[in-house]
Amino acid sequence: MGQRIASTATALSNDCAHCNLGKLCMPIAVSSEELEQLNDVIQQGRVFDRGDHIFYQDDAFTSCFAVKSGSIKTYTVSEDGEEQVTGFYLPGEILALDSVSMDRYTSCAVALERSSVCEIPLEKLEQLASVIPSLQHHFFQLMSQEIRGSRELAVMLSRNSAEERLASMFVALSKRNERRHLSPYQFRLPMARADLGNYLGLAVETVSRLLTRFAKQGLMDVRGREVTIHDLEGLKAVVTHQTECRHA
Amino acid sequence: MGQRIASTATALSNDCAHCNLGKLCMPIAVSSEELEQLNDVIQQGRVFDRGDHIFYQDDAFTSCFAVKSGSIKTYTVSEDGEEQVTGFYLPGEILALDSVSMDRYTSCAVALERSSVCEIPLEKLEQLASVIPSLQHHFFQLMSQEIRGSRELAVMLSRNSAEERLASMFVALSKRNERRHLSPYQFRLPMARADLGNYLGLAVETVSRLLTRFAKQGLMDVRGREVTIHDLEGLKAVVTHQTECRHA
DNA sequence: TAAAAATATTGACTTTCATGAACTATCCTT
DNA sequence: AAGGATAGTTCATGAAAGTCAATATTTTTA
Repeated sequence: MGQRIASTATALSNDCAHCNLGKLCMPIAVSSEELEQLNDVIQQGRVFDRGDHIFYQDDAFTSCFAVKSGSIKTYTVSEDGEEQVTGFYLPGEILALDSVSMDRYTSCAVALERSSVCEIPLEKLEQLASVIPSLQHHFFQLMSQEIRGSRELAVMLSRNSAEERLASMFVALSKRNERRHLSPYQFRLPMARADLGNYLGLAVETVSRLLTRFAKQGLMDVRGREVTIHDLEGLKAVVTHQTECRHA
Repeated sequence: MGQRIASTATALSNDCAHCNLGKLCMPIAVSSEELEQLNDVIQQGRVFDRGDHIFYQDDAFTSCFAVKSGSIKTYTVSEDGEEQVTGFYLPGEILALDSVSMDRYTSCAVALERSSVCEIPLEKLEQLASVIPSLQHHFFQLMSQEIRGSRELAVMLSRNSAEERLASMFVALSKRNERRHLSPYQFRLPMARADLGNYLGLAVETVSRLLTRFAKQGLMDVRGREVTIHDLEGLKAVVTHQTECRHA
């Protein structure tokens, strides 16, 4: 495990126009000529096996990456060797936007399962973006969404109890699955409990305990990696309710 | 307190070229012609008194804002009326980058003291950015930095103890003052203890107790709003050390 | 400048969750 | 299919930080 070199594209659809993600990552209205230019810039669907790294922290930054299939985990390693999980990326989501202003990647990215990933060389993208205003606009939007997302995460982590954090994580995963037109009630958990805990600032034991509690409450079930959400509204209530209860 | 309309520009320097911030917010190498275009887009230095709002959550989004002088706090209000502080902005820093992909502002912004703020209408900026590649590049950089910043904040808030969070906040404030060529050891705290606590996910009482502890340890002093940092290296050590101690 | 209001500090008590240890289940490998 | 390795769960305990309550200080207003 841990190869950096991946097999070359086996992509059935090897351009953005025919991508099965249907513009989830590049939902821009561009002419076919512009789309051709975009395809010229974006390297389609390199495949990574579980444990393969897309990039390492401190590698020279050149490109962002769009996840086409599978799932990717990003993490940093501190001086003392501690791993800190910084994000999970599902199909249609874009990696390394936080490294755009750096000359090196600020985190490692590793495939959690066999995954396919499109490469977006930033220099070329910037060139193209100044010619196609809608592409520039789209990238501003993407980055702004990313800012909002991590800001919300920060608030969530600073304010919420372990229970609320975990519930919120599953609500988010459910939403992201729905966005991909998959079931928001049943899906495979791409990451280990330890990764979840690390990401949410919780001990693995706490994650376990809470999953058991959620099951007893009839909210959701995780058997191994198979997630079943029985009561999505109930889960959402866990996320927000606590705050109200404090004042009730 | 709480006027939205601010007095008109009293700016001594009413263009970016002569701004006393010296390209802290727009550090781009542009020709004088381009600079003229930029000045055409950016509304210089509207003044807001303490308590005045620059914008409110759910107002129609039109512009980002660069802080020229003073200090701004952003916060959200939840359904149950709870206030959540989401950021503090000092001169040279840019507000509302997280709202770029929305049609409404995602937070309120209020002046913590008499402050001057430049307005950057996003639509015009995007138009200009597609003509001036270095401006586009600069905005990508700015937004990427913002992503990295809030991601780091999220990790900090999820991993670190109360003590580490507060120390880290003061180290950050010190750095931001240094960036502005002010003393990193002595400055005025722009926000109340309650705001600090709210932002860091701590009770006000905890903030107080820790400030007392830091003073006893000879690390720093806060008398009212006047901050004196006696041992910056010591403060930095507080931020990182705990992690090592856990494993030592 | 004094009174009132808003902020900040300190202390006692309680809750939450991390820690460490022990145990169980699941996944790979041969 | 057996065995080891990895991953997940459960339990007892203690430290960290929140809450409530009282007091002190600073700032604002009249």
